[in-house]
Amino acid sequence: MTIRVFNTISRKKEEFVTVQDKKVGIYACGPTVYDYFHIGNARIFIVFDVIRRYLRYRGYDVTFVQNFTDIDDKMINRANELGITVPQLADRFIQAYFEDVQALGVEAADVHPKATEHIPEMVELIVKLIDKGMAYNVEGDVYFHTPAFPNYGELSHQPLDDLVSGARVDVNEQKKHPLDFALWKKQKPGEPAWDSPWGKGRPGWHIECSVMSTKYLGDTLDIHAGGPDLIFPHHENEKAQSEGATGKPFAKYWLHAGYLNINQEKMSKSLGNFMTVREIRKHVDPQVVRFFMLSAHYRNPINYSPDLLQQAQSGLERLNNVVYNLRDLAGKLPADTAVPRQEHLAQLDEYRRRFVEVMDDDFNTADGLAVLFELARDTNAYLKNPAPSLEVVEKTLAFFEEVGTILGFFAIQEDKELDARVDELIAKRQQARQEKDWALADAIRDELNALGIVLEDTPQGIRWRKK
RNA sequence: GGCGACAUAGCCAAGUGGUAAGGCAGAGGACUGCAAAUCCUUUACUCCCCGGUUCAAAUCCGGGUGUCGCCUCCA
Repeated sequence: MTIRVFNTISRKKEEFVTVQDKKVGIYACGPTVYDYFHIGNARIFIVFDVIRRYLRYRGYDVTFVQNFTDIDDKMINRANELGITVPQLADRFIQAYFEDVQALGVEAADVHPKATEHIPEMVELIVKLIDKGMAYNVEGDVYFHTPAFPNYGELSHQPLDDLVSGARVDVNEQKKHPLDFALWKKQKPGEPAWDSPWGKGRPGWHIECSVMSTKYLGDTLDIHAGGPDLIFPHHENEKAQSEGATGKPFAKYWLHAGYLNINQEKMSKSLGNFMTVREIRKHVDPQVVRFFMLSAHYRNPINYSPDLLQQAQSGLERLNNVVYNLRDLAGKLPADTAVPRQEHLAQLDEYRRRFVEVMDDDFNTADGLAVLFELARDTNAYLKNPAPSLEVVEKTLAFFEEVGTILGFFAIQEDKELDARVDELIAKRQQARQEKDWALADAIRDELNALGIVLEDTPQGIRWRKK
């Protein structure tokens, strides 16, 4: 079985073949750390986190690199607004990034390079491009000359001329071509700057990714990922720079997710219609946000609304419930004797096969979740059996946990203090119930409910879970 | 102007040639001291519209309508 991925550059699903056998290098464009990220950004982080985890699950040795852009106009402006330095600003929002992303269940990258820590390599690359006649220096500003790269426009499927005719007015008269873009920007008064052969200045946006990706992953990346609005100009420019310098393909597969919309409109910082994860997670379980993102195919646009999040929450609870139930039973059931169970175990293998099959097809998490819902229904029905098999319970649970490592769900959260308190109250309620003191029993149940604890009576005894 | 995506039940959403997955919400039933959870049944004679190809199309082709996006910083 092979994995198929949709490649932006060919606009087709292609068979996934890595540069080196069983190894995958992924570079994902990360955030500019001048603010909290919004849920549109979160979609990207979550989607590529799952893709990374899935490839690992399928036996690949995955190296995942995601940068932090910690120097650019936005960084400088925001630092000035807040009256702090650019590095201070970066530190603050890098920390916030890790907090928010962890809540969403997104793993840290293997490498999180920062632009400011790779300036010498960027200078080196720019020198190389100038030597090759693909870039030029105009009084301290260095530009990439787009016509010097024949395949320019290949990724965004726009010939250079079309890009020019559709382009909005560019007033920069230093450029030889309207689409030439900055590799190095001359220092303006008061701005952070680094030394270079062209004088003090700072790197342009695109060059950092060309440098940091190839430094950690080699000249040809297996996967270059990012948001759809990066296709042009960011990724087009990265590609031109990198291929212009190395003469080798920059990335085998370009993966871009769909937009996250709000009121049917793209959510973006510049439109001001965004909601930060920082804010949302005050009111909504971030796991729900994650589930919401995975409930549609990653390349389709999805619309955000509180109502949709509510729907997602109900769905996730259903899956969480079955996992809770399995864990509960796994600790209570006696060892199997002669319980027939082969049929159920075979069924489990079939569910696994289907899950892998749909995920292999361009990471169809929506279909993957559908498989889990079907298994959940089957499992719940099976658990009605007065004497379920421990082996079936354990193996089903193991399967949910197995896919949980891919999707980022079903992790165990322990809280011993809470456990003890809840157990105590449950014991009291059981006492009341035996005495048929329904009023007291219900009062205790309400008390637990206020603590966010839901009680469930089962044939195997009382079970509880967090809401 | 150029390029592209999408349009499937009340809502969300898979499905790219073989006769409509899954979830949420709703209704009815079972279970329960009452609940909760769960299970069963039920909700698209049909996939935006009009043509065409085909034995067969939600799926392919042509045309139309609508929504959104990229061509500028943005994930």
